[in-house]
Amino acid sequence: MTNQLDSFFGAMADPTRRAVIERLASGPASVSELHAPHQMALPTFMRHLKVLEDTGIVRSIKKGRVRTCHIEAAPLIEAQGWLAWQREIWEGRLDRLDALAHHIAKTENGENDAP
Amino acid sequence: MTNQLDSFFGAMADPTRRAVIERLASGPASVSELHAPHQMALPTFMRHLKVLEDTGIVRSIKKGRVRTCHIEAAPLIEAQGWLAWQREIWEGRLDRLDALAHHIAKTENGENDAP
DNA sequence: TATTTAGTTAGCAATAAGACTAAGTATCTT
DNA sequence: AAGATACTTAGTCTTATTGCTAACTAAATA
Repeated sequence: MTNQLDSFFGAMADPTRRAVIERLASGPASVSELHAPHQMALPTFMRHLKVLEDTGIVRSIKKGRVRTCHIEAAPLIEAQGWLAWQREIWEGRLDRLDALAHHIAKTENGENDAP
Repeated sequence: MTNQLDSFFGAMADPTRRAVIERLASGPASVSELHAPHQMALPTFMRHLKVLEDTGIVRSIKKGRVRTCHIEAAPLIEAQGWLAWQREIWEGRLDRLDALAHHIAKTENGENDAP
């Protein structure tokens, strides 16, 4: 994947990884604690964690044999910003979309999905 | 992919698809118009478009031989909401994270990446 | 010191994702 | 009617993702 947003959205596309984020949002946790609610094998789970770390969404610190993970704010904020930006742009155009819809309704014959 | 957010984030993880959203944010466009700035073959591009449509991010109407696409707001709003929600939760905990950071700094010996 | 605990590494199998070419269909345009 | 235009469909290939098991290391604990 190329940039920050690619890897961020890619990371968030998996339910296991989103669940980890949801858990970490309410405070740091060890790998075992994060793994507990998930049925998959630990190594599989670790790989999800690695995806989150590589993307910079999660940071971790190992003390003794325990690795503690926590959220890093920046990537989520960036993604939220991108979405907000898109929304601003298209909401400024909603009037035009509306006009298009009316135009189509009047000219008839429009299809809504693949024929 | 399981739910709405899975498919939304999955869809947004690709730069071509994000570019399409960025283009459509400023107004509807035909398949050819959307395809023009991208180097890939049309069928490949169409598949990206299909991903966006399947996810409900884009809607299209075919009139004659031209298919016109436009953005559907709901999925972006939902994703933005999820991100905002996570952020609210963890921002309410930033004091704790800060405390953790200080604690770690004091107890030393913490590592920051895979050993 | 022996065992358990917590995480790590390595390697494999199945599926999904992304890109291509080639060929087809339905509309315009001339 | 013939040709160009705007998609569509079908089929193949390569790489990435997601899951597994087995075996390993380092740090507690009994």
